[in-house]
Amino acid sequence: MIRVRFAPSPTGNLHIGGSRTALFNWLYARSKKGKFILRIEDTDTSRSEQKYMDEILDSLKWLGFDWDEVYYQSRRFDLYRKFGRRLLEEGKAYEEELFDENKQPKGKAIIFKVPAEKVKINDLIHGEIEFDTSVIKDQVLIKSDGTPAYNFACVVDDADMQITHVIRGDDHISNTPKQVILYKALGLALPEFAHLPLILGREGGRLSKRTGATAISDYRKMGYLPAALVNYLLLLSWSPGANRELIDIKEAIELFDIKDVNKTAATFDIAKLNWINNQYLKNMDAQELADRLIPLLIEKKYISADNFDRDYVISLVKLFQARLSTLNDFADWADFFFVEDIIPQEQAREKFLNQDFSREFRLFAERLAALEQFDVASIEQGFRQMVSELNIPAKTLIHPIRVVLTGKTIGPGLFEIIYYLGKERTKKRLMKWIKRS
RNA sequence: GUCCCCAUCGUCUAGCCUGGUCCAGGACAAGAGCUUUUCAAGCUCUCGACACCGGUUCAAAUCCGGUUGGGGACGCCA
Repeated sequence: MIRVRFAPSPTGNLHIGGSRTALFNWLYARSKKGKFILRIEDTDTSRSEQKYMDEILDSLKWLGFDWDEVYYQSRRFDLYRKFGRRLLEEGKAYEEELFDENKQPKGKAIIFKVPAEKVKINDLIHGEIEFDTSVIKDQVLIKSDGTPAYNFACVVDDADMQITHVIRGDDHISNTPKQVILYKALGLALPEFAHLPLILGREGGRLSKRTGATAISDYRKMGYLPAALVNYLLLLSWSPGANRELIDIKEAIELFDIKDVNKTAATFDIAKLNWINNQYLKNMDAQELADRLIPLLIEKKYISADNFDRDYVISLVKLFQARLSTLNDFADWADFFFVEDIIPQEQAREKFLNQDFSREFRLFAERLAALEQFDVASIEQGFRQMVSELNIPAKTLIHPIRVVLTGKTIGPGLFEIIYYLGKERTKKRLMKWIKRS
């Protein structure tokens, strides 16, 4: 039985890198019908916080990574101390007193005597890696406050939880020899190791706030779909082959194998994430999409929670669906359907409202009012008839009208905009720009 | 500084293990055009890479060595 674990520390939010590690562990477990174990590494009691814990668990759930077992290291201190004492008794470790600034003793730490030897691991992704432990300093096992040090707790837990495959970031490669010698000292069986390449920021180097590494919860707030984010993460250092880009998680479970993960670090590219999110958004059922968008519209006070026309919102969603990169884009781009006071963007005004269209606007308003049927085709027909009578090209009027109605130079087709805005609102917005003579 | 990892278009990657089918394929981005109603949608096209040097071989992106470049780790943080 394959058993893998994801071991976050609640000293910060779940970031892109961590969620990719979680994803590959989860995928491997699901693809091999094994167990995915969550281990909360909350040994640093002063830095661990409940809010981070909640954020991490929420994010994992949101991404769809369900776990089979969960453990908290803070509840297992006795176990680590027991193993620490054992190494002490066997003469493989020693105690060292720690003093505070007044040279008063604070407590005794248990420190491992690192034996000098060559350690070879056979990494599932990197192949053979050899280390010389003579360059490694003696390692703290149990700190003077009684809490375990990272590498020790990690080894004790991985063995105790019968983890078969340790899948973690590349940045842990140098921890591996330290852990291997601990397994040997304790007489425990070694797991397999697989070190995933890191995800780098735009300018190379670690993903940071500056380079775009925000928390998973931030991507959620920005309007990305969990399935799209997972799809994007999947494409970093792994490929489904056959020139596939869009792949759902069920299919990924079938195709994934840890051996196919490549060794090269990948750069996080928000542009491709946007494209993938757009693909998921446009393939979504419009009603379902509308239901996801409605809370955002309520939040912006564009509609009221207890009284809104769902069908109308669905119609508007269909108008924008193919263009959305994120859920939030909708409220930004379709705002003119919900807000009455339209203030054109500066550039739009300069480009398309640089002359007086009073006569044309008034004429068009009259045409609209006179329309027997108010539907997209009739609106367009009325408009085209008018411009042909005025003997001007359609676009010389289409753009100014769009700017007056929406405040923007881009958007869906003008006649659809007018249809969904309705006669009255269209007229009102046109009239605002008609100068009294 | 010491140790470790990595190296195909700007970015993500296919190909590498099992040399020839690769003057290197796809996607994102970018640029151009079409769509004469805009584009942030759609369609078409273009640009663009095997880091470098040497070796092995009839043949190297693929195997080997070195150089350079990038990244990571060296906490009583995890």
